Parts: sequence; C-alpha cells; structure tokens
Amino acid sequence: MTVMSHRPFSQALDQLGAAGLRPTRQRLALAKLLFDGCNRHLSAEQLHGEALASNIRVSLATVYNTLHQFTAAGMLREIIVDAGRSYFDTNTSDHHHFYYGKSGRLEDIPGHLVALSKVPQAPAGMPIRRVDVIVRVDG
Amino acid sequence: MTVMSHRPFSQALDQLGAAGLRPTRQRLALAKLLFDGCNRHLSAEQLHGEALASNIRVSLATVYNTLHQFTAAGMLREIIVDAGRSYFDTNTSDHHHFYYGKSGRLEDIPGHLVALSKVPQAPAGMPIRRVDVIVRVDG
DNA sequence: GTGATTGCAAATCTTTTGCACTAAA
DNA sequence: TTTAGTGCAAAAGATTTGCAATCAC
Repeated sequence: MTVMSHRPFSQALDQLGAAGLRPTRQRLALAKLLFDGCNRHLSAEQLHGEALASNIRVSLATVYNTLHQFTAAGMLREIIVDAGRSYFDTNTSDHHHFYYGKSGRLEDIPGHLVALSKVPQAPAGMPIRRVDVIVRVDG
Repeated sequence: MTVMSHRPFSQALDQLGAAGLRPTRQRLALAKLLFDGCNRHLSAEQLHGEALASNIRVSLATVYNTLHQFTAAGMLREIIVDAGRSYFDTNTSDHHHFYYGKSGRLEDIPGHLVALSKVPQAPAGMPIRRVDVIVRVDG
C-alpha cells in the first residue's frame, strides 16, 4: 500500500543544509509553506501569493530562485503541463498526474496505479531521465 | 506493423475546407510546409522561419493563428514538453514522445510501443481527453 | 459588397538578469 | 570580513490582441 506521504518540513531543512543552501528567512518561510502540510502543486506566482498572504516579505524573483534551487536539490519536481507556466510538485516520488485543463489543477496518480511497459530504449546509450504520464481531463 | 504515415497535403486541404477555413495564400503555404513531407514537430517560430526561408510572406501572428486553427480542426496536435514553448505535431494518431532536453528535439514513439494499463478513472464522469507519455532523455 | 483574414505594433504574461544592498557564516 | 542571498526594476522571450488594410467568396 503506497501512502505517498509528503516530505516533512524537518527533512526539508536537512536537505537544505545538505545542498549547501543557507537557511535564510525567505527559504525557511517558503519551505514551511511548501512542506509543512500535504503534497502540493504550485506555480511561482501562487507561492508568492501565499507568502504575501502570510505576511512573509519575499520578492517574486526570490521565489523563482528558491523553487529552482529546491528542485535542483531534489526537494521539488517541476511539472510541465501547460505552455507558459511551470508547476512545482512537493511529491518527488515515482508518480504521475491528472491535469484538469479548465481549472489548471494537478492531481497525483500514485506510480503503482500506472503500468508502463515496453517503453523503447532511447537511442545510443542515452539514459532515460524520467517518464511523465499526463492524463488530461476536461474539468 | 504500424507505419505512422503522415497526413498528405491533399487531405489537409480537405480538412481545411471541412473546418470552414478559407484556403488563403498563407494557410495553403503553411499547410504545404507542414503536411507535404514526413511528420514534423515544429514551434511557431520555426515554422515562421521556414516560411520566410521559402519566400512566403507571412507574419508570426498569422503563423500562431494558423497553428491554433489547424489544431482545433484536428490537423495538428499541440505538444507541451517545455515551459515557455509549444510544439505542434503533424502526427495526430495515437502515439507518444521522446524529448531530448538538451537539443529540444521531439521524436515520435508509436502508440503500440507503449502499453499503459490501469490508468485510474478521472473523478465524477469527467472524460479523459488524452494521455500524454513523455520519455525525457538527456541528449 | 461583406465578412473573414492578415499584418503590424503594442500589450501581456511568465521567467530571467544585473546589480546594489543585506544577511549568514 | 567575506561570500551567499535578496530585492528591485529592467530585460527577455513567447504568445496574444486591437485595429486598419486586404482578400476570398
């Protein structure tokens, strides 16, 4: 039974240190918003909005920097479902997504619920970095 | 043995008419570039570049309009693999993609080479519009 | 003619960048 | 200190929009 539990905030702090990222006020606050609840799918703009709503002073540029740094550190995964907007997923385990085009909402599909077989080899020893399955729904 | 043959230009013309789109000089020229050879994956900018290189006078805005009209008419499929750039695929049959992140190249994977099973139902009678499988390769 | 289509330039939107200022070690 | 991190405003890149001119029917 896969539980898809979210990454706890404390673990995020550890990874922050392990990645050589200083625990600044902004990064701590954003990590708390991202990792202190359930798994989330957020755009930079959304996270920035939440930060402002929580009285966290942080610039949009820093939100972008932070999202990319967290992604590089393996704490987030960038999800591309929409031309012209990136989403970041706090769930970095093996899984896929429903995408509700009308509302722009993303929903996790546990990896074990999608069986992919027979994916052909990429040519000439190029390793497959990731396989994304996006189930597009109208809602 | 699936052949994945491309849409012939003549068929494109028929669909153009069926979609109620007037066969203007620009649409005919772009359709020729798109459908008169093998299957292709192109961005708006690339198609515009090809048009100019072929001495076809057409504005970038019209290229965007045309790509979207052709997509709405079912003659193209929009492929989203990269935040901030759309690709259009002349192959509208059931298939998936390799995406070479470094070069930005897309490559078809015939639908029968990927077996997807157990995709869960979308909630509450929302029909699945499409399932995209993107195999991300480093090259 | 009449309505669809086009081109152009401006506007929009997301994301990135340059750089002076601030904060962590 | 010394180096990393931040904010701001400007820049960049892709796409869209408004509108007058043009074309297909």
